[in-house]
Amino acid sequence: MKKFKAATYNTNSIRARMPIILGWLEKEKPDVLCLQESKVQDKDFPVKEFEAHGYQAAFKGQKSYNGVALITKHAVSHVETGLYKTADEEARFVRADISQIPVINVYVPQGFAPGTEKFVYKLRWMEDLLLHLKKEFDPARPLLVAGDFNVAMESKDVFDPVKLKGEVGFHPDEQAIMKKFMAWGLVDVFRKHEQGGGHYTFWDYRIPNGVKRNLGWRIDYILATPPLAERSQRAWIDKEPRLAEKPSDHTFLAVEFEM
DNA sequence: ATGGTCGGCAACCGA
Repeated sequence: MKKFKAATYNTNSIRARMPIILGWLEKEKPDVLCLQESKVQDKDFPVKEFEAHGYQAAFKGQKSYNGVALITKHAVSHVETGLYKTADEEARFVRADISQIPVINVYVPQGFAPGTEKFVYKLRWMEDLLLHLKKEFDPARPLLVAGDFNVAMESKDVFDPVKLKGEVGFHPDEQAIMKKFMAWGLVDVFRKHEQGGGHYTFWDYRIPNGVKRNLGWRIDYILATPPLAERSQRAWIDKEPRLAEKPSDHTFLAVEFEM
């Protein structure tokens, strides 16, 4: 039996978070790490730093905003960047095969607020991702879809479900699409291992002492099709990187499979 | 006590 460890982390600037990221790679030695909000153009991506730690990268970035990367110690094949394959699309999607497993890393649009164009764009992007999965993949075969979905699915995934109900990130229209992902054949692997609430991956910087008070959201996911999900041994949120000097507003979510 | 977040990147935008 071989282990396969996968993780996801919204960096909120990969350059600002390199010490945290490299430290976590050394600590956990994951097979693949999915990063979002790298906020760096491809020409400035820190390829060499990752290589010095034994990792390669498949990535798609842009200036200032968005940006996704797959970091892995294995060979990569079938790399694809972009959901729409247009030159001007936002850098929110990267896929590669790693150890024979197709891995998709997404940064779903944040959506700003219900009733706005940005919210419509978020819903459309999610629907288009679902269409892509249905067209390109089979839920009867291994597939990993990880990243920042910017949606909390259930009441136990946010600190105040009554107050937040209907707000961006905790809106029925967003949750309905998440349910469609699950209905197609994706399993929320963290939820498979932990049924309790209060386990968050994101804390808004603007809430004073949000981390200390645990006023967070669980909006980052590692989703897997059943043949892969049934092999997961454990899933955990690692809050230790939050103790660093300049933490991201998200933290690491990790899963270990026995292959 | 009369403020209160980050990062990018150069004035605000996005989260």
